[in-house]
Amino acid sequence: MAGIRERQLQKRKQETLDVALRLLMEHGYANLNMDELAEEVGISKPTLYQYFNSKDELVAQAMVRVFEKMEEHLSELSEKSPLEQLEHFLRLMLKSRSEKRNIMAQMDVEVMHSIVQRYPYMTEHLLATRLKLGQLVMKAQAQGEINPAIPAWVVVNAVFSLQGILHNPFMKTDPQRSDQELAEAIESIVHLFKQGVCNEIPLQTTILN
Amino acid sequence: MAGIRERQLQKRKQETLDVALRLLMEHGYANLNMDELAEEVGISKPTLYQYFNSKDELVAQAMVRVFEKMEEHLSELSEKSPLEQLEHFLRLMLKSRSEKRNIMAQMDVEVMHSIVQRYPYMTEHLLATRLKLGQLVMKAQAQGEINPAIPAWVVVNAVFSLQGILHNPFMKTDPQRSDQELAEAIESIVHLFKQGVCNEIPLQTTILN
Amino acid sequence: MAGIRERQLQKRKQETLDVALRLLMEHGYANLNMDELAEEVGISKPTLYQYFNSKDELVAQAMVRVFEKMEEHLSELSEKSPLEQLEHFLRLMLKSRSEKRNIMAQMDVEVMHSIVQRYPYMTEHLLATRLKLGQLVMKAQAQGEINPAIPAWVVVNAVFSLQGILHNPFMKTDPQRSDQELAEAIESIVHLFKQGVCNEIPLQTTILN
Amino acid sequence: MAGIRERQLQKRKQETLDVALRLLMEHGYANLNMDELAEEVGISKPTLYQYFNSKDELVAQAMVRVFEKMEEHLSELSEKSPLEQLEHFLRLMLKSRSEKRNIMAQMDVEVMHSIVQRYPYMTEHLLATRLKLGQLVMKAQAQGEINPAIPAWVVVNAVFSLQGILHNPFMKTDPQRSDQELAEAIESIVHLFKQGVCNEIPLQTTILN
DNA sequence: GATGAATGAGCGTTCATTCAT
DNA sequence: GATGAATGAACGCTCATTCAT
Repeated sequence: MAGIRERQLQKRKQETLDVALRLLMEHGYANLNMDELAEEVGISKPTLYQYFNSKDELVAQAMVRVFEKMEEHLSELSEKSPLEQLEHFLRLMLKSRSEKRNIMAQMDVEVMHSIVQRYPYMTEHLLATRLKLGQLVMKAQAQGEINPAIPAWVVVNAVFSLQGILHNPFMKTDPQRSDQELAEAIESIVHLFKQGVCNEIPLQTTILN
Repeated sequence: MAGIRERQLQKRKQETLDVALRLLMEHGYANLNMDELAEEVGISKPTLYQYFNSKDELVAQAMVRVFEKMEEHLSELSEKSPLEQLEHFLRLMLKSRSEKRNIMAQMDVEVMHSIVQRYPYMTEHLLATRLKLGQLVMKAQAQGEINPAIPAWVVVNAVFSLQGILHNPFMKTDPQRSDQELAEAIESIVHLFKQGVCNEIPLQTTILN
Repeated sequence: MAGIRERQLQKRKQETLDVALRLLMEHGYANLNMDELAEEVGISKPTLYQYFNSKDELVAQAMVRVFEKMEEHLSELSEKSPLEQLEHFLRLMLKSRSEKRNIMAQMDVEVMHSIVQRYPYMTEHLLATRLKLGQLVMKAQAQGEINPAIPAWVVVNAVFSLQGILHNPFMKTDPQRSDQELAEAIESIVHLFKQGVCNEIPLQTTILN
Repeated sequence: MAGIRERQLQKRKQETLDVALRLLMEHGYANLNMDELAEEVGISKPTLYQYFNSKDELVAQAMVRVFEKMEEHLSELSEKSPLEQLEHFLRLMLKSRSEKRNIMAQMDVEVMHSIVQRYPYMTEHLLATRLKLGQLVMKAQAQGEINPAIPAWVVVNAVFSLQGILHNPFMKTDPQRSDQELAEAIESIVHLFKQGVCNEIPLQTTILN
């Protein structure tokens, strides 16, 4: 069997995706160019195009990989309570973001949209992940962990958007945050999320008492 | 004064910036091209370059415009309490976002950084706005409206990042939200923010009671 | 009579030509741009185009002015011997070159050619100047001042080309020459010219003796 | 070795440089455009940019090529006397000029300067060639072949500038010179050079005798 | 008569993608 | 199967020239 070859190929492909993800994080979609990628991986451009039919497909597969990882993480947490799972998930994303290991932020909305439209299997993964998170949210709402007045999709998106706090476009000029500061920030964000979505607390009253 | 000509010019320039902002939102920085912009505004490319010395300067001015609007909004609220001001500001940003009138989210981190570096007056506006918000946050913390344990910059960035909830890269595939839904979402987000940053509420206890 | 207006116009035109000549010397034809010229002269571009129908016509007229000056210089010398006149002319050109007051060198051969073709009155001046110099050369040859074996046109061109010694494209990297050095160089070049074109001297023999 | 591919590439690159040199001569730097060049060579523009990183680098390499040829020529003559070497060199340059195979004259001083500054290896070649010629001149002066009163750099530049006699900007209108005429002109120029720089001959006296 | 404002045409450069070996 | 070499299509930008006031 040519299984050994096949496996090597898969390994190369995987490695390529990993490098692509790194470059996407470092420079964003627009600045990811196929020449640089091929060179960085150590293969030629035609080979790259044998692995992936186009830049967008490559990016789509890279994203799929990210979604897969997310789903893996979600599965590993299944014994906890829904809110705990969401918290844990958020914490994971924040950590990978603080270590610059997260593309999401870099992805241009329009680019993502156009890619999603053209690569249906990506949509599947995307929707699957959103669905799982959405179900978690609704379970949490049913159990009284999360305020049922908040639309589930808002909570799901909040999980993704809150990452932006760590590196938003307006921060680069700031002094670099120390690891210590980042760790504290992560805790604050997680706290903010939990307290923000938790079951109705009569805000004014609570504070004034 | 023959300011009629001058005024028309300023109007055209303004219109150009507006269209540029729209295109930036719709296609992102990388896909904003000067030909398209010129055509869309109804002027020729050289004219565009008479108005703005380069694409980056154009974008910088567009961003400055956004910051100016933000600062205006902030000034108009000065009689309210710090937290109320922040809430109002967040609400404004969410509204303009829900009407697709906000670039921020679309801006690639790298691109922003490079532009900010080259157009110092943009940095000024950026820092000024952040400073104002930061001071508001700290005042709110001093007055017990906001949890002083959360770093001020985290709260400031939260104000910007929470907008992402309305249009994040993973939502485009969803069915379009109705105006009704969006309005509700905005309220949820504002609530989430306020409750999330408010002074320490022993979370678990509150929920369990 | 509107003569006063007319005179002012001519003065403005003249001034424009002078500035154009300066810019031509400083940046060459390709880098002479009409915006810069207009601004430097202190008039608007449309006005510039009222004075001169096109960039090339402007350059043509500037060149004509140069030729006129040359011819003036030549006329002023008419009482001297032919060779003395040539020497004096060469010296003048070298001086204006050493003071960066000479376009000739900067003019691209092709550009000149295309301009010459389109503006016949320039050809006239060009040919007139060349003719005068050619006649001088031939007179000098008839009088035994210049070696009659050298084609007259070679001598004429030599007068122009020898200027290049002072600023040729390969010299910019050199240390700047002091005024003293330049003055010496000019004398050397004049000497080189005179000795080079003078009546046959059996070279080898002369040296060896 | 599969050097056949490699060799074809080098040939193409070489051909490109050759065509570039021709176009530089025919139209000058400013009018050398990459589209035309690519088409003339029979390759696409991106290919051109794979060969050379920029227009300026291309021109720099073309110039370097010319300097290399000059240096080769100089090396081949090492057994002759210094003045003979200079003469031979001048003759070679005149010949290649009369066959339109020489850029030098066309190069705008400003353009050259900017290119030289940016491509240090070009400066090296330029200085090396000038140095060699300068040393030849000084040797000739030491041996009494060349007038030691003339600064060496003036003689070196004369070698370059005298070429201009064959095609100076004011000649294009002339009737084309026949090959015969050109050959004679070359001899005259060489003679002019030798006699011009040779050891002091009391000019007036010699002529009058 | 003078000008602020506008433009057609072109140039240098880049990038995702494919051909030929 | 892997690659060096090639390319179509854009894009940011500039400049001589003209329109409208």
